[in-house]
Formats: sequence, structure tokens, C-alpha cells
Amino acid sequence: MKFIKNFEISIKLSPMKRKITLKQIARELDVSISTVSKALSNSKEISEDTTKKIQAFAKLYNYKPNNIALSLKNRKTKTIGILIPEIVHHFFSTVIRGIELIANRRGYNVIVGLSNESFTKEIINMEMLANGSIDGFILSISKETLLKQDYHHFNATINQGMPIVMFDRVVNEVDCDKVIVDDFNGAVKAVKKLIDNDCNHIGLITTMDYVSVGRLRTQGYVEALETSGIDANSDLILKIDDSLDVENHLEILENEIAQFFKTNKEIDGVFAVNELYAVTAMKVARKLGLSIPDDIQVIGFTDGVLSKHATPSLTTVSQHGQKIGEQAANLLIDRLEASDAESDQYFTNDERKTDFIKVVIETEIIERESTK
Amino acid sequence: MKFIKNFEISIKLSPMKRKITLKQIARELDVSISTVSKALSNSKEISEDTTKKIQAFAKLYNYKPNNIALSLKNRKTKTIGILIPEIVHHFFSTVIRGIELIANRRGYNVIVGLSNESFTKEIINMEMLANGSIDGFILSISKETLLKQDYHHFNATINQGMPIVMFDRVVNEVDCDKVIVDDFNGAVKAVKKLIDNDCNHIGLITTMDYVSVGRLRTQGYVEALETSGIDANSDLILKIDDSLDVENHLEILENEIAQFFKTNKEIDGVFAVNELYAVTAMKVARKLGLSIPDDIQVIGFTDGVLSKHATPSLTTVSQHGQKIGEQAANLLIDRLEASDAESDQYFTNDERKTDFIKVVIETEIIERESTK
DNA sequence: ATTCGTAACGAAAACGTTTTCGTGTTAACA
DNA sequence: TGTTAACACGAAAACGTTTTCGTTACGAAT
Repeated sequence: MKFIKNFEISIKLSPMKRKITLKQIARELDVSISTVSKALSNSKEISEDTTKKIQAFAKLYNYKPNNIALSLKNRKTKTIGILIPEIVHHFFSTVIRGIELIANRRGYNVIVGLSNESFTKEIINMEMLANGSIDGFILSISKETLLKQDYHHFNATINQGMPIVMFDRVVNEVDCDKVIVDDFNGAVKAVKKLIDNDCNHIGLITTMDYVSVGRLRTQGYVEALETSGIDANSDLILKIDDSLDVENHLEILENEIAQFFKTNKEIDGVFAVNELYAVTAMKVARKLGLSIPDDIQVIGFTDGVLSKHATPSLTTVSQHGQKIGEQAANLLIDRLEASDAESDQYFTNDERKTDFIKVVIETEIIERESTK
Repeated sequence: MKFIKNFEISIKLSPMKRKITLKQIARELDVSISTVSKALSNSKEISEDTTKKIQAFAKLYNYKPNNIALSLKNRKTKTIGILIPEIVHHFFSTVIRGIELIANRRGYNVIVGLSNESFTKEIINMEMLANGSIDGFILSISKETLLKQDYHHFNATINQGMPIVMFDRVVNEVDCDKVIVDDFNGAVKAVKKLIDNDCNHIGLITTMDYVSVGRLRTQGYVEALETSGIDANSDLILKIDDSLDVENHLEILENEIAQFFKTNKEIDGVFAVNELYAVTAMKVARKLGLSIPDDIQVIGFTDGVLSKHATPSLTTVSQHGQKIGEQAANLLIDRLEASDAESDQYFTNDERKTDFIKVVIETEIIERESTK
């Protein structure tokens, strides 16, 4: 077999085999590029002899089509972009796992960007990826963006023909498919459970209202109380300012909660909008000499490692992060493959605002030792 | 301004603006593609007038070069592939955060694949990404691969000219840059601390030996004892079979540890090779009526959420996952940019086996409440 | 002997860039 | 007036594919 020069040289000098291309195969076998391409896709245009020869050669040199070239030609990359605020976070990484599972199964790759809760990083990341690198986005909005209420970058991306699926932290101002947790009803369920367990003074530990999930869970708390004929006492609601990340200001959190307990000694149940608040509440309660669940029962939101392995283990509202990721991925890929089946059908429809889907994932209460 | 047909149509029917290309700009402005390209890169070949006009038009239509086309032309994608066993895992997600930080800073994207501890998925993922989608890999080997000791896919990838950086779970059989934790010395430090704290009978809770990090930490445990004149008693070593994932078989773990404590009542210190084992040991000890740290002191490995928020909080050996990720990313990108500076210099060097770097990240003991 | 059909293949365009190498025009210079 | 140099721009190749549309040759049918 003869080789083109460069190829031969590189073989001699090292065991390195650069990826072989159609052009190289064509030269070696003295046929045209088109013939090689057709033979490898088993086109019946090519004779059986030639096909066999080409396929054997390709296999020998482990030919695999170049993805980038394919992407350019097909104008689709078969990869989806994930843009989330934070990755060292049980919920978000669980969602990624769900996305990756479905994506892989359906032949897609995932590329992740982290906004780090920053508006600017969110925009930069989107622009970096929106220029051909991906076919669509799955994202959860950063806190800063939620505060600013500036969503132009999402709409701009959508207007460029790139579909977006939002999950968890979503917003009405953007028209796209959404996958959300039933935060409201999850909270209702949790608080009802506390009520059923004979708690009479249920405290709420929540975040500031601009994070929609915090707001919804707070509303659920109020709702559950009211339908049970209890009126929500604002003294029993503790709002934590999480603009600074709490992980590194644990003492502040502990002090606030301790103060909360001390000034509201009647509290016999606590609902916290996340795992950390719940676990910290348990810790603080114990330091104050209260026993769980006898003196205070606690339920958290988000079923992560902490809930499972805390002592006592924590009763939580599970969000099914993986399901969320799977749904989001399926939604996005469905949209992608529908739009290239009949490319204009979808986009020329003037009423497309109404066509978007909002999937609500039901929550589930996982009972553990922090409730009776 | 006149428009080419397709573009005009799409504008009329919807507010959607498909990404504009050089070719379209060229047609609108009645110049050639090359002129547009040059004008946008401020080439002095182009007159000031033309340049201004083109740049204004490009800005108006928000032109951004297509990444895929650039990748094809430059034969590099500016994205790096991460391949890890699991993402819902504090350590691994921390590493990703470190990688993403550096990658972003240096103009790279990251695409993640999950092997899910499976040999086959590892290979499939690698092949999927190695065909042009990425410029290099950062990876940690799956358990199944470690068991099989089959590393041909790594070497094959390297031989195709794609650099790999391995972290944490690495292996001598593959020649590449590596970033590892100083597992051995971390374990030594931890056990020495227990000895200094007057523990006389230190138990070890570890994994099976095929996971190198488990093996190294075990060796560190033995080493620390021996240099202190204590001989390691194999009764005090509990090896957990984690071939099935432990998260879902918590009771098995608890029972084994309970049995371990009951048959070795003299234990007054425990070193566990991960967070979960350590926290579970604390939980079991308490159930047995032992108090921490008075009766038993505990140190774990891996500083995650559990350690920080357990009660009592856990003294651990921190691995600095983010540092590991940052180092790995820098190593990989350095290698990538060096190799395209002088493309053959590096690869034609026959002694390149010796050129690879192994970075060891020092561990650090974080003292909390589980030790005196 | 001419037409036709078909089998087997090649040329070329297209995807969106960048870059090298022309080429034509104009002004300056001898 | 003829030569040259600078200027401003365009054509085309290249990256690696797929696919459409030829084109050739040859046997069969008229």
C-alpha cells in the first residue's frame, strides 16, 4: 500500500496515528471521496467489490467521521447546552445526571456552563455557546438575573431560533418550555403533615422573595395553615438573606435561627425551604436543649445527602431532580427533532406563544426521623 | 437595503432573526466575503470607509462568527471533555467547578460525559467525543475499568494525538499528565492526629483494594501506626464491598460497622476513607451509646457537605477538589497550546514518555467537633 | 447501427470561516 | 509616456463531510 507523504512520515516517527479522513482513504484506494463516503454508508451506487475494499480499509484504520464537519454540514451539533447557577449542589447535579442520561440515550452530548449566580456570566456563557456550539439550551436562571428581572438574553437567543427549556427557576416573561417542581403543593403537603402531627406553632425558614421557588414554598406554607384554620403569624416566618452564600457564613445562619427559636418558644414544628436550613435548625434546636422530633418536628425541602445522613435523618420534600432533568432533555430534543422534520411549519406559526409546555413534577414526602 | 430572498421572507413572517453569516453581509453590502472577513478583523488591507460600513452593519445584525466553522478551519474546538464516573458527588462536582473556572477564563468550554462507573459507557463516551468534538480529555477512571485493568481506550486516544489529563483515580499504565491527591500522606496525617489525641486502638473503615485511592489511604493508615510503634491489627480494619452502591444499601453499611464496633470494643478512634463511612460510623457509635469525641474520635476523608453539617461536625482530610480541577485544566490547556505552537516538536520526540507531569495536591486536615 | 437503460463512479457544491495569492486601478516617479 | 508601487479588493483553497447531478462504458433492445 502506498501512502501520502505526511502520513507516512508521521507513522515512521512515532506510533501516533492521526485520525484518518475520507480524503486520505480515497487517495490510498485511488477512488474519489464521494465513492468512499457512499461505500461507507452502504450506498448501492457502489459495487460490492469496491464497497468491501473500502470498508475493510476504513475499519483497519479505524475511520470515524469527523463530528465537526458533520455539524457544519448538517447545521446541527447534536449537543445541548446546560447553563446552571452552581454545580456543587445536590439538586443541580442530579438534574444534570438526568439530562445526560436522556441526552446520551438519544445521541446528544451535553456541554455545561456555570453562571455562578451572576447575571454577566450567564450572558457571556450564553453568547459563547449560542454561536453554533449547541442546538438548544436547558437552563435555570441565576439569582442576580432574577433580581434584575432582565431577561432579554433569553428572548434574544430564542429569537435566533435556538430553543430553550427552563427548569426550577423559571419566569413568565420568557416564552419557552418549562419544567418545574410543584413547590407550592410540596410546601402545602409538608406543612399539612406537621399539622396532622399535632404541631400547633409551625415556623417557616425561607429565603427572600425574589427567588421564585422560595416565594412559592412560602405561599404553600401560608395556604396550608389557612385551610386548617390557623392564621399565619409573621413572627413565625424567618427570612434569610442569602445574597451572600450561606455555606461560608454558617454562624450567621445559626445565630439567626437561634434567635428565632428563642423569641418564639412556642414553636413545635419547622418547615424549611431547603435542606441546609432544616439541618441547621435541627442542630440549633438541639443546642438549645430541644429534642427532635419530640419537642420540635422538622421538614425540609430538597432531598439530598444531608437529609439522608443527618442525625436524626430529615423528613423532606423530594423534588426528583433526575426526573426534572430527564423531562427537560426530552422536551428539548423533541423540539429540536420536530423542528428539523418540517423546518418552517413550527416557526412560521404566529400563535406559537401558546405552544409551549410547562411540565410540573410532583413532589413526594420522604418520611424519616425528624417527624413523628 | 436589499435582502436576499430567504432572509427577507423569514424576517417578514416572524421576528426571528437567524444568525447572519459573512456571506449574507457580503451580499447586502456588495462586497466579497473576504473583504467582510478582513474588515471585521480590522485588516489594513481594507479601506477605512469600507471597514466602518461593514462593521456597522455587522454590529447592527449582531454578527458573531460561527464556532463550528472556526473549529473546522482551525482543527481545534476550544472545548475540553470531562469524563467522570458520577456527577452527584461532592468531590467530582467540585472538580468540575475548578475545571470550568479555568477553562472559561482561558476561552474553553467543557463538555461532560458520565461513565457511571461502567467500562463500556466510558469507552462509548470517549469515542463519541474523540471524533473532533473536543481538543483533550480530563478524566477519572471508572471502578469497572480499574477492576478490569483494561486501559487500551486511553492509550488509543492518546495515540491519536489527543492529550489526556487524569485526576484522582489514575493508573501507571497510561502515559499522560496526572493530578492526584496525596492520599497516602493525607491518611498518615489523619491517623497521626488520632494517635496524638491519645487514641490507642484506631480502627480503619476502608474500601476494597482495587480502588487505588482506598488502597493508598489504607497504606497511610498502616504507615502512621508503624512509625508510632504500634502494629497494625487486621481485626481493626473493616473493608466495605462497595461494588454495589452503598447509598442505597445504608443498612448493610450500618450493620457492618455496628458489628465492627461490637467485636472491637477497645476502639477509641476511627479513620474512614470517605465521608459517608465516617458519618455513618458516628451515627452507629452513638446508637451504641458511645459519645463522640469522648469515647471515640473520628476523622474522615473528603471534605463535603456531610462533614460540615453533621452533628457533631466531622474532622476531615480535605482534598481541595477545586484545586485539582484547576490544575488539571491548566495542565491540559498548556499542553494544547504548546502543541499548536510548534506542532511536531512535541510529538516527534521519542522520549516523550518522560515528559509527563504528575501534580500532587497536598491534603489538609480540617478540625471540627469529632476530634478532641 | 442507433437508441436506451443501467451500473459504477467522479465532480462539485454546500456548510461558514480565514488566509494566501492574485488583479485591477490609481498615483507617483523617472 | 512608460514603469512601478501602493492600495483596495476579489477568487479560491482549505478544513471534512454528504449529496446531487453528471458522465462514462457497456450490454440490450429496437
